[in-house]
Amino acid sequence: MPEGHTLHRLANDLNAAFADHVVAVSSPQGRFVEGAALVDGQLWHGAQAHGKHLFCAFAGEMWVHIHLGLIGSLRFGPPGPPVGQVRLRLATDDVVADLRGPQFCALITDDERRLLESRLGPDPLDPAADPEPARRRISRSSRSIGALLMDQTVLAGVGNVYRAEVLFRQRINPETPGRKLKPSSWRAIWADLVDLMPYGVADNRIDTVRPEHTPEEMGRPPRVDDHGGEVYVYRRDQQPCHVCGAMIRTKIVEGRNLFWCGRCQRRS
DNA sequence: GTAGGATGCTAAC
DNA sequence: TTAGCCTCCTACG
Repeated sequence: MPEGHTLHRLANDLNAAFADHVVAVSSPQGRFVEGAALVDGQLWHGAQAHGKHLFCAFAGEMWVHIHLGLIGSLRFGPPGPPVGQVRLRLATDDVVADLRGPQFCALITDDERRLLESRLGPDPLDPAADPEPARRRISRSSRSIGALLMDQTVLAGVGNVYRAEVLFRQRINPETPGRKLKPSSWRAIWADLVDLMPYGVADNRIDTVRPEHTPEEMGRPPRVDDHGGEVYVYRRDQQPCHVCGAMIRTKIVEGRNLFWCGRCQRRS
């Protein structure tokens, strides 16, 4: 689940559920007991996301910093005994939010939060984000654009699905070195992410095959596939490209499976 | 029922 | 480079 859109969605959902409520904070699993005790029983101060990082505010400029990692989840449900290893529970009389299997969950100061965020690249889901630092990093790098898009210090929030899909949508060869990427290609990648990722927040899933996009822009409309028609290339290796029919290819880039169409994606 | 992989990233080799 | 988080889902028998 967790690319940037998931964390922004969770921040929204937490704020909707807990605004104007006193929130009980606990760690049923036992691995966040001290931190939980320090922020237990306060009026909700708000949550915010930057890339894949989630920050929940508490009194005294303290924050609970959550990163889901690959297998973490934060789910809402009715009050009741915790199921499984619940690292963190936020609760009112009406609703609980249970955090399981996170990469980390820690109490941090405001200085620590600012330092952490200063190391993240611009987030396409942040309306105030300035893409210029990302452009500069990419334009000076010999690493491939397929690798650079996964680097959270370059761009925050893009994960393996958005990486593959935005490169397909813009017909860009993932192996293009950053410094050989055309300025127009970078502008197109950023604009497309700004356009696309809010749908992920609203729908709580990644749909890159949008009815809003015309065939002229995106190529021939795709046939619906096993994923319900939401993606062009992600996890579609050995299946025909929705646009040209060539077999989708895969290889490991930055430790993760990258999927692309070798025929459609020839731009640099 | 069981195994294996994954929308991520860190720390310890 | 590899184990780890210890969840969730799918494929397979």
